Amino acid sequence: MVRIKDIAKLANVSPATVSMVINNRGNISEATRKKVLKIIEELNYQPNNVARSLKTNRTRTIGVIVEDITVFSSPEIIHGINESADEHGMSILLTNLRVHRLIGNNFENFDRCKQSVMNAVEELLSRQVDGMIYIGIHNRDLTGLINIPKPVVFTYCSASGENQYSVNYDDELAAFEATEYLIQRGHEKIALISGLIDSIPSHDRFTGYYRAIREHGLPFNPVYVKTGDWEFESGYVMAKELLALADKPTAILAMNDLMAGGVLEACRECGVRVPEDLSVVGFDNREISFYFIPKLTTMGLPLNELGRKSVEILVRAIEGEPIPEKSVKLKCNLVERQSVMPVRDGLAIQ
Amino acid sequence: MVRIKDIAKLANVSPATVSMVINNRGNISEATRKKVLKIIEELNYQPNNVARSLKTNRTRTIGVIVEDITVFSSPEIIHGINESADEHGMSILLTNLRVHRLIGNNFENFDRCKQSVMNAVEELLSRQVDGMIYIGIHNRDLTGLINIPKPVVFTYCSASGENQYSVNYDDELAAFEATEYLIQRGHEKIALISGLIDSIPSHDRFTGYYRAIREHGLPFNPVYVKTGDWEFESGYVMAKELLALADKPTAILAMNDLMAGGVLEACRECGVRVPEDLSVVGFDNREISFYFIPKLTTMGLPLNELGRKSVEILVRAIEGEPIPEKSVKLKCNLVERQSVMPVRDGLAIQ
DNA sequence: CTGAAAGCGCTTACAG
DNA sequence: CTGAAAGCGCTTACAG
Repeated sequence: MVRIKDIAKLANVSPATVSMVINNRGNISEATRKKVLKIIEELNYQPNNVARSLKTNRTRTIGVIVEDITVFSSPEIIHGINESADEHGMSILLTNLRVHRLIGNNFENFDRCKQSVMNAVEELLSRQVDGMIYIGIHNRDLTGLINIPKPVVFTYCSASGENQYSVNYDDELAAFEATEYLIQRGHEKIALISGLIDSIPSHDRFTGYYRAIREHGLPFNPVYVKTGDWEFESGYVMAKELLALADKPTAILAMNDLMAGGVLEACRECGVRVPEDLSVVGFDNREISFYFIPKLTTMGLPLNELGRKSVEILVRAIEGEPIPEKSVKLKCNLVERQSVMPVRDGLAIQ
Repeated sequence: MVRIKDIAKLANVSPATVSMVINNRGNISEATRKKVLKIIEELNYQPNNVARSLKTNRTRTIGVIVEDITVFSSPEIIHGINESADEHGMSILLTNLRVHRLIGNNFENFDRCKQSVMNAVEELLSRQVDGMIYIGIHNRDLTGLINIPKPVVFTYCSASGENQYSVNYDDELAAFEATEYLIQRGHEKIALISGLIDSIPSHDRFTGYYRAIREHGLPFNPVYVKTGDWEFESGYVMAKELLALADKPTAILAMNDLMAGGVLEACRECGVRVPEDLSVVGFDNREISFYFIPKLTTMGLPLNELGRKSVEILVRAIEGEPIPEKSVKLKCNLVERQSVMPVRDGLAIQ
């Protein structure tokens, strides 16, 4: 490996001078700068970042802790983090907790994972990362989980604390817009299949749904609200119940794509055509929604943006710049496909 | 931050001694070892790995370059890498090339990405990684792409060169076993929907299919072999052609799950029941195959193992240990679900 | 069994 | 505009 010392010797200058031209600091005459650059080029010299880090006390690396990289949302968020980190000259030290593999969706058992979190944090700290990003797989409050003197931003989950930030998407607004989208197409009987009721997203999405209904002067019918558990099967079961109603809904909004898939399956079995007889809207825009038949219209999550925003905030925090909001919510965007049709003359599903 | 020097002072020993107890080296009396450990515990001291790396010339970090983290195979491979790296006390520096986003499946355009590869490699090198793992998104030969004095292993792609290794799954064996699985259930008219014909996997899988047919004394019927392009739509089109044949196949093996999904859709349209009238087997076991109706029987890829094996080999290479094979192929495992049925009395699909 | 010293490859005041 | 020197936090022969 060629060192700064070698370059200095060949260029007949001191190591300090070489360091300065590399970092564009100090006043260096154009002549020596060129001379040094030429040698660097010739020897294909690359500064040793480990040594640099030791001296500057900055590693330009972000520790990323992801609860489970195999969950659908994680890769796209990491994608965004990587993009933005690149642009900021930062690298990513990745740790995967495998939470989903360990406890599935039973977050009451999350305590079991806390030791892994601690280990990951310690390891990252001993590697002197400048800050951390924690990627959840379910939006919940993680305040107190991580306690370190460096900035950390939580995404797809949240936490409040000194030098801690959260970036998420706006669940309520998303559900509001999805519902409004249906209303604008003439639907008045809109059913909702919720996720597990104790979760923040379920709660916020219900609020958005309810607000859209009321703001448009529609009656709220509790019979149209069903609670599932985020899985395909529960969408199927709830849809069956909904389709058995005397006064059937003309549209169903499911709180995730999996349950929407279950709705589609129930319709197929009952001879209900989607979207002619019933419109269906999902949530998440995961890959699978594209392959459902019909292709599912669904609320897309700003995953890439979640990642990008997280590093933007983190970098500001690292630089010690002021950060306006401790918690930011990004907007979702509806992906229109083939599972929604305007209701005509009240004709849908009679 | 507390340093080794602080511990030494408090324990009334030299920094060298502290270093030795931390690293379990040299001969330290039980008494001083305990004394030092106690202080370390009390101050919650964490060694600075940056300093350590500078001195030892080992960072215990693996540079991972992934062509595209949003492609289905990548997260699970990274999952495996992370697991095994953890076990070896290594960390992962992750770089995402976003190749799929940039060029899709048109690998003739890969030249455009080479600059990103170079940048990633340089960055990783300047961060002094001990070795690298390159995760492809399509099995092809990448010899010459990376040229560095450190070991690198290629997975889901391959390359040969000094200190370079490849780990993949065995395409031919997988196709052989999938075909044999069908034959063992009485199928004799087995169609194959291939991926793009210029790809290594297509070629190897065809070979496996052909070998199974012949080894079981069945006639090879070229009419049963169709070429798709890996996409859903092509599976649909090819299945339609196959179903229009006078002498229809009783089973279709598709070279990936997407095309198998297309087959399922074609069957639905034509009133062909799966698996009663036609058995279908996919390839990849991506998440989506679980949600197809019927749930797809498919050849599962050993993605996690690909990742694990990659770091095992890399670690050996880093340690300078001998590595038996430059290229290793792992076995795939069939995931049995609901799209295959034994053929009875030649009754299938008449 | 333990300590003093040198050094890993950089950067950064400081002096000139 | 440039160089000599100190030091970041460790580890590792070497001496005792």
